[in-house]
Amino acid sequence: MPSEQAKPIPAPEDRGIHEASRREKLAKIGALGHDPWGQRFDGHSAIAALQGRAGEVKLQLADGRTLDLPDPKADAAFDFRAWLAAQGQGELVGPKVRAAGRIVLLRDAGKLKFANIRDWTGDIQILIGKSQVGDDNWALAQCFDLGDLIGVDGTLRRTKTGELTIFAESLTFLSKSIEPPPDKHHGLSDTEQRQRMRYVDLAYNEGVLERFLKRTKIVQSIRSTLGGEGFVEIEGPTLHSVAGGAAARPFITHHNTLDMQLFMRIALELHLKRLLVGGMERVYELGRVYRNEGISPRHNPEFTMLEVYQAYGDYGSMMDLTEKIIVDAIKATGQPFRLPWGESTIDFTPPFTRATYDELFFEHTGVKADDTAGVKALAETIGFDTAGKHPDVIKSEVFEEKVEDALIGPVFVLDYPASICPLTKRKKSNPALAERFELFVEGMEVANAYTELNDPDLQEQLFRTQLAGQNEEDSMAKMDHDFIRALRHGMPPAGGLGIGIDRLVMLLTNSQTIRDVILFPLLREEGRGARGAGRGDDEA
RNA sequence: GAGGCUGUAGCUCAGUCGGUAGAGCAACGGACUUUUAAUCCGUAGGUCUUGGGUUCGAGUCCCAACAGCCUCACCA
Repeated sequence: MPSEQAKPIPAPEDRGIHEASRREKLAKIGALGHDPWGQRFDGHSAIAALQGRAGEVKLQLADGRTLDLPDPKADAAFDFRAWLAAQGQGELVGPKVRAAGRIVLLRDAGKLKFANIRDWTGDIQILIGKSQVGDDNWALAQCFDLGDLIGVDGTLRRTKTGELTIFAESLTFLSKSIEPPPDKHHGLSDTEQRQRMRYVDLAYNEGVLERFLKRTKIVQSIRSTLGGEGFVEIEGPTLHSVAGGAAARPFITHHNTLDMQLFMRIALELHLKRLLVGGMERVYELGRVYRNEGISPRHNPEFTMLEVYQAYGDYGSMMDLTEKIIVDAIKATGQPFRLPWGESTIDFTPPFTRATYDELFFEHTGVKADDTAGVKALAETIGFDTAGKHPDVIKSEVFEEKVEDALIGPVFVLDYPASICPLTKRKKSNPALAERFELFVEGMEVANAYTELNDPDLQEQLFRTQLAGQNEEDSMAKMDHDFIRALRHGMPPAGGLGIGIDRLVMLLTNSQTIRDVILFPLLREEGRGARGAGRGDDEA
């Protein structure tokens, strides 16, 4: 099947004036005896660390005294130049430093060149003076373009305007960028390009790298919280012979040697529960699941899921754990509990609100949840078809329509109608209710937890009922007989929890679309347009 | 899968009523040893996503395709 991974790179003669000029400089760097693709470069400091050393920059006066500098950034009106002049004869001194990074701004000022370089901790200005760095370094600096990676050795000082600057003494070329960077102020704005060329988005768009590093911190924090609570992380199979544990359509794949149809996993649940049977009393997996469903600002076909199971616990244990996971994650990112969300704010200050399904139903609809006729009437007012539906199903549809969007939260919704949660244990005190909670924030379901069903006969029966209700297309979700066999060996009563990691990261990074927290979200193939080769051949 | 919006220089964007393509940044040449979205002078850069159609004439109007975004559905 013909397919293109990306727009083909044009022939060298067609690549335009920008690349041509960069290639000329590339050649010149080589001619000057430097490696345009660089070598190992040790001993450089993170740029943020250099900014932290600003206090080491001093004014050395002619009379031998050394003065600390005021912070020129503390007051916008402060005139560093005038302050320097007022101190009399002297020169600025500072530590020897080495830094490496990408050139993001470049300015010529006669026999001086200013560049701002960026690493993954921050930006810093460097000053290259012809007479200060010598002819060889100066010739090399003439080959710099925006986007190039360079190393600098020099002293950390301030310019006359007070800007913390590395005064270069020698330069090391680390790598050429053949492509021109996007607009130096606006970066890339086209959503499609930002996602396809995430490397450009990360390198040049403000806050993007920071956001993804924050995601990493959140995930690390979750592992650390769970480890601290005595949970062990495992790695279950991602290729399943039966796609179970959730109601979703799987991706289908195939093993050649075994000649066997396989499904990409849609959930982590069934294997984690097998491990409960095996004696792993506190166990979790944090990993990718795949669902062959539509794409939206809150859905990507592959996403990251956390599932946690605790032997001898119940949904209450999971609720406390959920809150701790989130609170710890916010702390780990160094943020306050009140987080910005678009134009508004989400307050994650613990404890989170806990309310029952029925209470919230009444609060947001004005109809008592046990008023079956009233709920049905309300559903019909909304325009739902209620004919032949179980009262709890009608109630659930109304809840999703009227209540969920109003749950700004964070709020734990407890005790769902049992008939819409067949795989959950019922409350001892009220069998009409299931021991289940979901955590909602900004109308978005972030976590879902149950007191898990461990009766193998009941589980099998419910599987069969569930499968009987599915149409032909979904019937590929077959009974997982081995899972039933596992339960027959005795699974401890347990609490189980699932958290959508991408959605949690969205909330903690003020990202309104899931694609902003997934490095490489799924996109259609590039270059399949009308001019694309092969279009039409593979349509049939 | 359905509907709506969008696609113009490497990037960010203008483009009026249908009349022959514009700016800023980036690039190239020049000036400048403390600039900072540097500034100043000059030069070059276009298959207006693609393919049809209407028209004397289409970036602009119509149809289709492709891609992205939004809403809805499936789903978490």
